[in-house]
Amino acid sequence: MKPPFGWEAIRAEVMRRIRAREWQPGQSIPTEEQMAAEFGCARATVNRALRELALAGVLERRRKSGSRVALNPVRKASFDITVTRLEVEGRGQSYAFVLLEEREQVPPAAVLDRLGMAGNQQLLHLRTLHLADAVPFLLEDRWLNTGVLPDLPRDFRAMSVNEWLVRNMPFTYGDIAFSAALATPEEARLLGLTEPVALFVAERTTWTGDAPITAVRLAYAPGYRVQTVL
Amino acid sequence: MKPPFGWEAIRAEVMRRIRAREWQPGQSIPTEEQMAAEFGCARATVNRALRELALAGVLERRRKSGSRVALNPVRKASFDITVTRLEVEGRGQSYAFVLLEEREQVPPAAVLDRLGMAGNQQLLHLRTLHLADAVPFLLEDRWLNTGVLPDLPRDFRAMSVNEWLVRNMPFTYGDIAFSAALATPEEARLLGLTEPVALFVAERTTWTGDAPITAVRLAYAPGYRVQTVL
DNA sequence: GAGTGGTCTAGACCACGTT
DNA sequence: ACGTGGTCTAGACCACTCC
Repeated sequence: MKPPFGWEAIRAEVMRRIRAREWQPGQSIPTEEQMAAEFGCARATVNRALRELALAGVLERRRKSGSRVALNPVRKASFDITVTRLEVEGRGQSYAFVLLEEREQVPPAAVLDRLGMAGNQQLLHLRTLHLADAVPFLLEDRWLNTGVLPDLPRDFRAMSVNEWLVRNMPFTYGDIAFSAALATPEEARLLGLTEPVALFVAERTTWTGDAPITAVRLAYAPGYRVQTVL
Repeated sequence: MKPPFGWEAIRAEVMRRIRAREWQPGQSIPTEEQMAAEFGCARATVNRALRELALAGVLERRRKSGSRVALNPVRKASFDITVTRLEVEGRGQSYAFVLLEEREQVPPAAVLDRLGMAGNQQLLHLRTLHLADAVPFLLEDRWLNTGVLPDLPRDFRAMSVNEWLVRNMPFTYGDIAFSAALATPEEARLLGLTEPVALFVAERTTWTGDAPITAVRLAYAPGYRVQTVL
């Protein structure tokens, strides 16, 4: 027989009580044992439910003190990051890309700094325009640390750098930042826009754990939004 | 004796094998039972480790077929959303805000649409300028469905709307979207900037589950970034 | 020292999806 | 039908933290 209170049901019930203000922000809630007794299930089941709520920022839990409803809730917004081709195709649009530039270069100091590298090193500089239904969608400006990459393809016209990396250097460490910036005259031209125009910008930097791999700046055409539920 | 392979150690070991390409994208990995035997632990411990990796988008798991390394990884980027005061103070800056406008108004159709409300309803329109170290930081434009809110404070000069809501309507459902926009002349003036200027914009809409509560647009002064590790 | 959450175990049954 | 992950149980020990 299916237990009437699985961990998801318990999580939902706890959320209900919090939203109904039966348990108010800052207030203690019963211990796992008490709730297990109330719901007629094992403590591990209650633990699973409360652990997920703590992870979501709804509860604060400490040994000995017990669990409280968060007083200053820190909600977590989670966004999916995937390769550009799938993002475009996921909207039902056709995907294409154009390699604008590919050359060895000494990057600006800001890029070296983001990668934590010393000066005067040459990196592979790739600039790519991504298209959705043949309309400019995203301008990619990437620096690649070729020293740590095995078997680089002869050129990146067949498969985008983006996809080559996720296939060949999977699950690297990294960080990502979102911001807004005015398009430079060249960016506006490449995206087919007239200035002034505001671009949504995502910057990613990735490492293998010891060596830096790549720093990339993605400038999205106007209208782009990243969205999620809370 | 502490088990040499707790679930975190197993998660780390699986990640190591994936990054070392011992287990390549698209490839099957052993079943939970096999790994439990290999690591000398209970299946539940392996399950915990693999479940977290599936949640992070690293593994794809299906009953009967088993677990595979994701071929087209969808990494999850998670950002913390908190009240503006804590965000500013968390940077070591002093926080203040100015209530610019507070009046009952019929909102534009776009706002009613986001809230899923029918036309011609009056909502409370609040515009607030948030300051960090006395410098304009964020321009907030909010519409509040006063009909569902109990005990509204007399005015929002003492406590920001933001904080009043998290205390009194905790853990509502909602969505959030990030985008970029050119500042309007008025926005530029209020933020003390000269046009043209690109603003980072966050839009949130929240419900109690049945009734809409608020729709808010947050326009951040240049330099603002949301950042996280992957 | 004592109370609470964090984790692990060994076993069980079920849900799902492939065959 | 069968194999695999998803969940639950009852119990145990430990880690942390407050007293």
